[in-house]
Amino acid sequence: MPRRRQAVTIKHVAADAGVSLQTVSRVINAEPNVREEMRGRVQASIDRLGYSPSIAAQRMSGSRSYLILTLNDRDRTIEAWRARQGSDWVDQMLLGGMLKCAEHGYRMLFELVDTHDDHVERELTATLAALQPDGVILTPPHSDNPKITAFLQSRRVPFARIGSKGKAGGIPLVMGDEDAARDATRRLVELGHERIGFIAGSKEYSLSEWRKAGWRSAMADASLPLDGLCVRGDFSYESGLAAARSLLALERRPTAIIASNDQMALATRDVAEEMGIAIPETLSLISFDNTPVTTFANPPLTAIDQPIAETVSRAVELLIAASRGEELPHLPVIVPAKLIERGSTGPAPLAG
Amino acid sequence: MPRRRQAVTIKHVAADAGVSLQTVSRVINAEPNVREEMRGRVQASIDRLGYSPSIAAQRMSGSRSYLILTLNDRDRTIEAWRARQGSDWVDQMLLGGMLKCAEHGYRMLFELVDTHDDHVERELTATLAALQPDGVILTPPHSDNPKITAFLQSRRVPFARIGSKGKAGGIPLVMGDEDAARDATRRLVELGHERIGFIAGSKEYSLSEWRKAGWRSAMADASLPLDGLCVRGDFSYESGLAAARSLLALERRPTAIIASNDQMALATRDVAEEMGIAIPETLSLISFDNTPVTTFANPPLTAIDQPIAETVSRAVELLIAASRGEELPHLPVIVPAKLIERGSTGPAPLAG
DNA sequence: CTGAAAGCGCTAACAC
DNA sequence: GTGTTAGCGCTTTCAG
Repeated sequence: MPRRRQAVTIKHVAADAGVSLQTVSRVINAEPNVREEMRGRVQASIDRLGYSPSIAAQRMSGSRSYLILTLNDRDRTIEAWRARQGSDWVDQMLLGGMLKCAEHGYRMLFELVDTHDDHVERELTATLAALQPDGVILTPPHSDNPKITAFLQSRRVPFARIGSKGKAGGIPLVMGDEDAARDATRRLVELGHERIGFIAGSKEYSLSEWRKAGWRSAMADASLPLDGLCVRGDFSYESGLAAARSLLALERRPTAIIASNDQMALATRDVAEEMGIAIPETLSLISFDNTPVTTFANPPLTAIDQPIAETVSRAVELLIAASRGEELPHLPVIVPAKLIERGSTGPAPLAG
Repeated sequence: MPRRRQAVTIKHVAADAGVSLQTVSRVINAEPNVREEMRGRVQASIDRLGYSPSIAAQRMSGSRSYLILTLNDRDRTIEAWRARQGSDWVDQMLLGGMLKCAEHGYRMLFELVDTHDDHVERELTATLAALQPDGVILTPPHSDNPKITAFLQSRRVPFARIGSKGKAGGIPLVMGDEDAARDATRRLVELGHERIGFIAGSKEYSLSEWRKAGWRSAMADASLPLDGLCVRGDFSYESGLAAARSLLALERRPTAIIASNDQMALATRDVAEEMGIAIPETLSLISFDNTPVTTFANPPLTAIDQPIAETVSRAVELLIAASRGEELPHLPVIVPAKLIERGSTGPAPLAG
């Protein structure tokens, strides 16, 4: 194997422009103390030679690595990929993150970390040592993992926590779950629904509680009863089946149901079909997340979109801003989620 | 900003183990010329101190970067992400690639490159200079882009080409499209079908022709006619509608149709429904790719799975092997695709 | 405002 | 087998 070296280095540029390495470095990093004329001359050489700095070398010399690292839960992510249920969480993260990184000349890395393991710290140490990212983005449930957040804080690596409000350091960002749940519930009330069921998600994710809180508060605002209308699932299709069955077996059956994710909504639809309950004529259905399956379902599901791309994009932006010492906005950052009306919601059936 | 340095470096390990840097380096890289006893001592220090080498430094010193770079088409990928049609191509690439990389202590990077641009070379130069990957994986349609393949060859960067058989250098890997199309056609013949329509994909992708060739050859083997039974689409849902309409308007209507991707198959299903043609009773339908939508469709679609994860996994494996100077298998590498039978295929209807 | 020198963490090449 | 030396490409001091 030949010792592969950089084709064109800062030296070549310096020689070509007739200046010192240092001046070229200053131009690359948009630093002050360079005359405009010099800057122009150096930039011309850079363009002509097609020079691009090696991030390895930049990192080595102790400055930035121009790398933003996204950390996802290993087991869950792999399981989701293997199951091929069509969730595009990772894709949306990449969409939002990579584009924003590119805008600022950064690269986004995507890595999996094992939470089970007792050696989360070891694994993190290794990843950070190897990659030396300028910022880290944590996704649920890592965002609330005290081992991880404490470790990152101790290492003084800037990090963002998606889907977390807690005071665990770093930059927390949430996706307007509570407001969106409230909006969805209100919309159903507008449509004349009075008994609106709610299928909650696993307590392991804090957003489960936020979603539920939104529903509760909108119900309270409308002076509607909550009795027996909330059932807990765990985000799986199976748990959705059980939850839907229990809701639809109620004496005073709900005329609308909000499910805390698409899989449980799909399960609810299937239970309704099995019971001969028509959607949306007899039962309105709203789901959370708005993964691609919502549009392929029959009828297409009205859903609350989870603005993953935008949230990750914001996270990248804030991480870069923070690394430059710029001021941060009020935390947590809230990225609003929108209700997308499709075919699974309609006016409440006439009381019978 | 504090000058962030490695917490524990090779020096610390060397000091701790009482050996030279070089010996530690040899242990890290599993190189020969180290006594077992030494190796053990050094490894113990590594473990105790929680040492992990900096890939930046490793790359700097002229050896490997332990980075494999995957290049996808920028516009198409972003468009697919935005459209949220549920294609999990990227996810499957990551699944196959990241896990295999991890096995060998490599990291996988995912980047987008702009093909439109006349400055593909500039963009590639910059990416390679910045990242210095040990290997590059090209996906369609990049795999057949002569600008890209020629550039990579001139730079002597090892690369793999997914979905390409051509002699453009690097390691070509294909996903058994022709064989799979043949198998699918045969299966329909077994089920008694004699008029089997085929909706081809865009010529821009070579796999379109391979799929078509498989169908043709199986039809020929069964001495079945091809007249008017092949229509070309462009992989879009809309093109699928047109193609399906023209096939189903034939005087001697096909009793089975193979669509070159899932979107066109979905379109075919919709046209059939609109015409009152029952699936699978009156029309059998097979699609290519097996993206998640196939399982959510009604009926679930019989499909030919595209083994993306496995193919990318193989690509990583071969790239790493090649970088070690190991011998490569016969090229192109063919990763077989399997037919997955679901609810859209059945026996041919009785001749009427 | 610009340049020279030192060093980041690691490995290639060579000596022992 | 093992250690020593000299860089890799860049940025950080610190002089001028």
